[in-house]
Amino acid sequence: MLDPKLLRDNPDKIRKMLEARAVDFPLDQLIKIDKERRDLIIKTDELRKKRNEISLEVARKKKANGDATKLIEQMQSVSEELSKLEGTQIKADELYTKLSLSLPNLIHDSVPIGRDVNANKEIKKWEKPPIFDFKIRDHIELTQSLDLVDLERAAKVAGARFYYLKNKLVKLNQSLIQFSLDFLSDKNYTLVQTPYLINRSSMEGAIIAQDFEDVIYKVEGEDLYLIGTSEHAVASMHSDEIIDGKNLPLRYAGISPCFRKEAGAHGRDQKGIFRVHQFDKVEQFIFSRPEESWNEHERLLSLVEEFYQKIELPYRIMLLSSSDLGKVSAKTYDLEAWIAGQNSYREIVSCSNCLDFQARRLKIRFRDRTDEQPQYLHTLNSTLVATTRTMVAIMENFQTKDGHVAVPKVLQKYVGASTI
RNA sequence: GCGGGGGUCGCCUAGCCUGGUAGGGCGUGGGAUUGCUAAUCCCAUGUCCGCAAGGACCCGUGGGUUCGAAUCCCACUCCCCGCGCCA
Repeated sequence: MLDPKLLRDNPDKIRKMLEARAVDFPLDQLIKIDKERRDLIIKTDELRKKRNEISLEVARKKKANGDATKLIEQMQSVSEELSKLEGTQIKADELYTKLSLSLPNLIHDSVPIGRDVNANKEIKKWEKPPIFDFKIRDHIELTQSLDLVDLERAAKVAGARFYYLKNKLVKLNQSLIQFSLDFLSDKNYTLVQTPYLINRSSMEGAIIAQDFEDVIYKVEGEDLYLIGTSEHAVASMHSDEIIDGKNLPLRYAGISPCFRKEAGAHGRDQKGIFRVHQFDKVEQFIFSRPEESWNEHERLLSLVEEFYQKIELPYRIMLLSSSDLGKVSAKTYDLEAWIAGQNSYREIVSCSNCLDFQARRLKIRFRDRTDEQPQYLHTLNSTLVATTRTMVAIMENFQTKDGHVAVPKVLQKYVGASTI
């Protein structure tokens, strides 16, 4: 949600953002309904004022044992008129809320403007892709020959894009989680394992409603949705709260499985475990002072880089362009790891500054003194590790001539082995 | 799941029975007084509309009754206590 003042004072800024994102949005309708809504507030407020005044007089008359019949008649007609106006006001409010909740976030000046992913900008590269002196296998072949994943039975039991992890891959999965948690504890993050199902209003605080159908699983007959990432659950953790400024920034390491429908991804990454309906993830989530959020954003990225350097995966950092940017984010870096079997870099981390967009939806504010006006804080999120994709990268880049996989040094103590 | 108790403007609390301007304390900020500190006193401290003056709203949420609801009625929700069921 954007600051409603922008609608009145600087709608062109919003118009430019919509254009850059190539999003079709009825901005003029929103501006009109905002005006109507405020006019109705003024009118109903006046009627309420009148009602309050008469009500006071009734009370006074009654106390003095006087006759208040005429006043009460007056009240009746005022109340009647008011309830009519309130009806139209509620309708205007509903439309206003619906529209303003589907308006995407502003875009930071440093974000490249572009029509598609080709406008994304490479910021840096770390390490060269490995060179192999043998014919390499992709992770699908590796997981089959080493008996690490069972896709057929998962399809039978749950459907396409599900999987059974087996043997040492289970341990590698756990090792990534364990290593991430240790890594972030050392940086003084608060570890938090979240609910995996959350209600609609919490979900709406973190994502835009029209995206629900595409990405979110709903529990039938309940107001519950499976989280697509712990970001959703951590963001709403502090909803409707005023946070003491001296506690900021709040840095959380969220851990949870993630559930995603992946609708509209038919044909892409069809095989293997690169794109799946369920995976484990350790997520960084920051509640920050507005003036600190851009520093926090860079800090998130630097921790991500440190992490992937430790597990020795070659990667590059991309700055997403306006059309590829998520609707709630003002600026996003992706870390793309080298995937040897595909001979390309693929996204495994996404690192975003959402400014006050989520905070407004979730009513998360802060202040330094209790006599001070609370103000919205900024929220940021970044993957630390999404286990399935990182395991794909490890398997394909660390494979050996004899068809096995070397375990990255920092993970060996967790896996309890140096090869798989 | 059943029975009982509860949710009040950052925190604590009064008001609810008997409907008629939501009061007090703490904390925080500012001011007054005082040689300093302490104590005391005064003001401010929820949201929205409005350039402002001002006004409206706010007692877990949503309905209802009423001229008028924190207060009465209904539903839902969350917390606490007891019972039941249970990995």
